[in-house]
Amino acid sequence: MTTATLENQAPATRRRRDPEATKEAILEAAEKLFVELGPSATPTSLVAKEAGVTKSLIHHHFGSKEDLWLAVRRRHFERYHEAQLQMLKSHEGDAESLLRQSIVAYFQYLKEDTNAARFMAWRTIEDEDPCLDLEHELFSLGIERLKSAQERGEVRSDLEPLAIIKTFLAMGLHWYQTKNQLCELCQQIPGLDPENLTDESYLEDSLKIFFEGIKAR
Amino acid sequence: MTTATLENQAPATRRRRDPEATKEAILEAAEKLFVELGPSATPTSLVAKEAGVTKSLIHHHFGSKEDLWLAVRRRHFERYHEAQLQMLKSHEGDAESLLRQSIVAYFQYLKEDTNAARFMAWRTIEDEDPCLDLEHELFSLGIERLKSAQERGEVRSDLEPLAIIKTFLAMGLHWYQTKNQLCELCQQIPGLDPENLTDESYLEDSLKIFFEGIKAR
DNA sequence: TCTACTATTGACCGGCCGGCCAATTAATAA
DNA sequence: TTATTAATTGGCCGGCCGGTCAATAGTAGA
Repeated sequence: MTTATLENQAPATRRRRDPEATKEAILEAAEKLFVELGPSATPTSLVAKEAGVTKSLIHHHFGSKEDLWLAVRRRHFERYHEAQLQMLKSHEGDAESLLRQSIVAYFQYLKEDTNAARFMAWRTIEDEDPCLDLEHELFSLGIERLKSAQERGEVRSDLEPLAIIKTFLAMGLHWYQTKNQLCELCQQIPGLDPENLTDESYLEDSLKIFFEGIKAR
Repeated sequence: MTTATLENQAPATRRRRDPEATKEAILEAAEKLFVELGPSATPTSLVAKEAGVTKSLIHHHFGSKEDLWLAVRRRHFERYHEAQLQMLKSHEGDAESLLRQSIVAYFQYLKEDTNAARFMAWRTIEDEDPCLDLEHELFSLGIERLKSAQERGEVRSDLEPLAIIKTFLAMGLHWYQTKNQLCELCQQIPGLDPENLTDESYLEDSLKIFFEGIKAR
């Protein structure tokens, strides 16, 4: 009971000053709300409330709302970037195995992080993108890998490597971006069997098309 | 000079009352601004200004800002829907020919209508979607066509027809949604050759992957 | 011509929103 | 302890934004 009381007192003094934790809390709250409602439909006051902090603190730590939004996007993409990079660098084996692993990882990222697909949609809408350098690094590595795979005859060589990468990114992203609409669509008219539309079955079909499409002949 | 004066007087009386034309002007202005800036970042006053109309008229004709946004989306998708539908219904020939034509038409729609790709991005973000019924009609028709193509052995039958459609939609959409970022990326680091990244070359590669991937064996 | 209707306008309002500022309080170094 | 710095707060402001309302003016039908 005493501890509970102490915890309840806390909001008065809040947690003892911890600027890093505060920034994190703000970023976390902002990511959730911005991605869900859209940045310009999300008042900073709401972000502050969600983070358990005063609005002034946001401006103190991040400057402006726009800067906060940039920081949010950067942070989100950094997580994704690090995971993919690690895999790309550490992987050994043939091209198909690496590609398959990348795709599955990408699908999983989109599936597990509920913000991910929407986040990517916001990236395509906002004109300033603080993630370009990170993305470039991933692309470069992927292209490099694909090129050597083409030279080894493991992948069709009449395809631009970038087009290959874009294709599989597109498959995963589009699925998770339109899944909800698809569900409503199925409910609306029972012509489609929702059971055939699981993430897994779609992933499976995508892989079939993709690998058959890029296979060397 | 007299006529010019007459025209210049016009703004006082504006064009003689023409509610339909007014609605159109508002929709046009709203589409441009909403898609570009985002609905919640676009004040109705700006839409009114762009349309050469008073803000009150917007509310008079469309009720609320939200309703206007719905009308805008509906109208935009109706254009696309009609074109695709006509093609789907009128086409005769084998499955590959129809699919190829659909894809090329889709790419062209995305290329010519500068709003199209962004518009689709907004569709994935907004939770209410006034286009579902139209989209469903297209899907149904496409699925029907694909199923019979599978039965005739023109298309791999171990693929869900919907997955096939989603795949080619994804390819086109993703390209035009990320093109700009890609351009900046190329400029940033000259590792990529921008000449290999034209719409046409990407379309070509997409078609290669796609048709090889869905080909019956 | 008169009347009823509605497109169109301009003025206005309450509320919210982003940002600022002065004051307070905790950490830190001297 | 004291002084300095920085995190944190509450209050405030100017401005904008969505929406309303009463008034005006074309328009179509009786």
